[in-house]
Amino acid sequence: MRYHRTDIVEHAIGILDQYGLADLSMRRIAAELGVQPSALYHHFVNKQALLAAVADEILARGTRRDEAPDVPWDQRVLNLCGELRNAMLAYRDGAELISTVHAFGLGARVPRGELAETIRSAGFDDSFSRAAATTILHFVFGQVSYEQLSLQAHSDGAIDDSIDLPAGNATAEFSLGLTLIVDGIGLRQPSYER
Amino acid sequence: MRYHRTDIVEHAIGILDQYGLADLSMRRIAAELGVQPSALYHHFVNKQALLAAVADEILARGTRRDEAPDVPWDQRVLNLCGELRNAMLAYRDGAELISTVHAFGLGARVPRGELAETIRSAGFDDSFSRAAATTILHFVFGQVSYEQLSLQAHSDGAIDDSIDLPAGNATAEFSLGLTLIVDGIGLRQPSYER
DNA sequence: TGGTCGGGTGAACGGTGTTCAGGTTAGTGG
DNA sequence: CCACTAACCTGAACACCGTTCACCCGACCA
Repeated sequence: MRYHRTDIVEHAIGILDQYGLADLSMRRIAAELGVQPSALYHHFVNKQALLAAVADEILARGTRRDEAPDVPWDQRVLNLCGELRNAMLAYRDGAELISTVHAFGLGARVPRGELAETIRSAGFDDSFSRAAATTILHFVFGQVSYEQLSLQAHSDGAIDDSIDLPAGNATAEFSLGLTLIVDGIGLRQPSYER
Repeated sequence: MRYHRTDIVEHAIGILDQYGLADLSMRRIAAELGVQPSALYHHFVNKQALLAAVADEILARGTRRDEAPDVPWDQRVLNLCGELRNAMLAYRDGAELISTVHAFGLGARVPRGELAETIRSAGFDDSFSRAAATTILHFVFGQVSYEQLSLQAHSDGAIDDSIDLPAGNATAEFSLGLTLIVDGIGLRQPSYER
């Protein structure tokens, strides 16, 4: 059997979801495909490149492009981030994978541009909009990675669940934190009505 | 020569600062000390534990406990986070190290408690204060890790510096993002005067 | 003088990403 | 139908990694 990039990415996603990011090794992917590890390097220069492709595929599956932009800017930011969060939560270690890839400057499907553009459309200048989008993304990645980590630690029974875990509803806490930032942005808007 | 925990941590910090987190291996620390790798396991059960000790030492060197809390809550949050940022920036890959350790639930010196307490002191309830502190920390870790990464990529000459890097003043951008969150928190405060 | 204990040895186990020279197979043009 | 090219893959090796284990030594204390 001979494989293409897409086959490899698909298998990699399967391994990721079943065994986690730590077990997503080149050797394991190769073994799962019945192929030598070196074969993978004909499709990806790097493990990083492979991971980037996996991250992009996960985001592509979980987010829809061209979501109706005819809602208020703040609502649209909430929508974009909610979608991003859901996409990351859909696969084991998805958040850690996607934020790692993003930190390396690779994954192209993180909606940084859409966020910045949305904020800009509310009347903010370019540089502020980009900075605000960055702030939001850092929060989303951090929060969702942590959320997913606790989720898994909890399901592994590895953690004393009486302590440390916030009240429970992670979605609520995500949306609270995000709202704090969005409100802070809104405050900067001259024409913002409170 | 025989070593103690503190000697090992100190050498580890030296390696970290000179060669980066990726090259901070047990074998390398041992070699640098003229000792077998296995010797390190008499002082730390894990590499994780060693890293946690390193992270705590870096934070201990860069932050002062009992900073005057008699300033307005929002100013104090800014101070705490600024101190945290400086501590992380003081050593190569400091931000990545400290946020990794924190993600593993290990480093005890991250001022999570101080932040939550400060916010609580402004009249917010417990659960909100903890959530807000978490939001802030996720932002700080993400922002400073990114900042330090670009800084180093730039100094390695590895990156096309015409693109992607925001206007320049990372400190300003950090403080902008942080202010957005703090302002958002303030908005929730019934007696907040704008 | 004997015992314990903190610290260290040396070798091994089972992994990891990556490289390289060479082999095979699929598909296309003549 | 045949030849050729390009894509795909092999097998072995390189240089690392964290961790474990049985054993050893030297200082200190009773």
